[in-house]
Amino acid sequence: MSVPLQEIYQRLLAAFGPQHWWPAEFPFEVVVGAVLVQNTSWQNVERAIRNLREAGLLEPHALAALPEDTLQDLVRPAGYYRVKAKRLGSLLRFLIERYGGSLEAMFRTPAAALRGELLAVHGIGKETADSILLYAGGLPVFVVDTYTHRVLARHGWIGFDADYDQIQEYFQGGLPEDPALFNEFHALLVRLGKDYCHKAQPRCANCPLRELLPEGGPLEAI
DNA sequence: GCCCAGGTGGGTA
DNA sequence: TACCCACATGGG
Repeated sequence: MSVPLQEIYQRLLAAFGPQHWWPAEFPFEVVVGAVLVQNTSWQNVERAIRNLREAGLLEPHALAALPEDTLQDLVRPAGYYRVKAKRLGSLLRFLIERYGGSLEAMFRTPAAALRGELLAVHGIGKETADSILLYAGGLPVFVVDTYTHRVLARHGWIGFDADYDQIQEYFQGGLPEDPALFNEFHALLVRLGKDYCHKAQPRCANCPLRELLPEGGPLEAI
């Protein structure tokens, strides 16, 4: 079954309206949030971001100059705080050493090359790199997350074993190359996931995509 | 108490 | 490549 992308998008937008992502004031906050949100609820990330903002540390050089244990304490509410302090550190070192701490300079690098550079940073995987490219840089890169995978798989539009690159290709190959569209679409899929596509308990009865469900309801839960 | 959340990297076969 | 595991806080 081919993925009815336009249908999905229209239904989600009609059901939920614009999601106004990314929930951040400026690009550097997106970059920090992209690391902190790894396998973590956004609510916990907000506490960590608030700590950094109130300490006046939402700026690359200031954050990079912080002792690691201090950074750990500030990001603790986001969970995995030792891991994430280290990952923020490696990303900040990359940003400062390669681009003088300027995101503007960083985003002058062509998207494909920049993606490769980000993926080479320890702790930056595909979703984090793509979130930075799309939501901080405004580049036309589709972000794939667990909700995206789950929603598509439960409807039979992809196999449960589909990987990141395959799913990303479904979207990038089937939609106009429009950052605003990629932004909204991904945000809507996350909204759908939170409200209706929980891991253990699919609540498909009132899901905005219920008319697109395969015969017999959602497929095996993942 | 249990399960879950807007992942990633390391280890082993 | 394909699994398995550690990492951790806060909400339901």
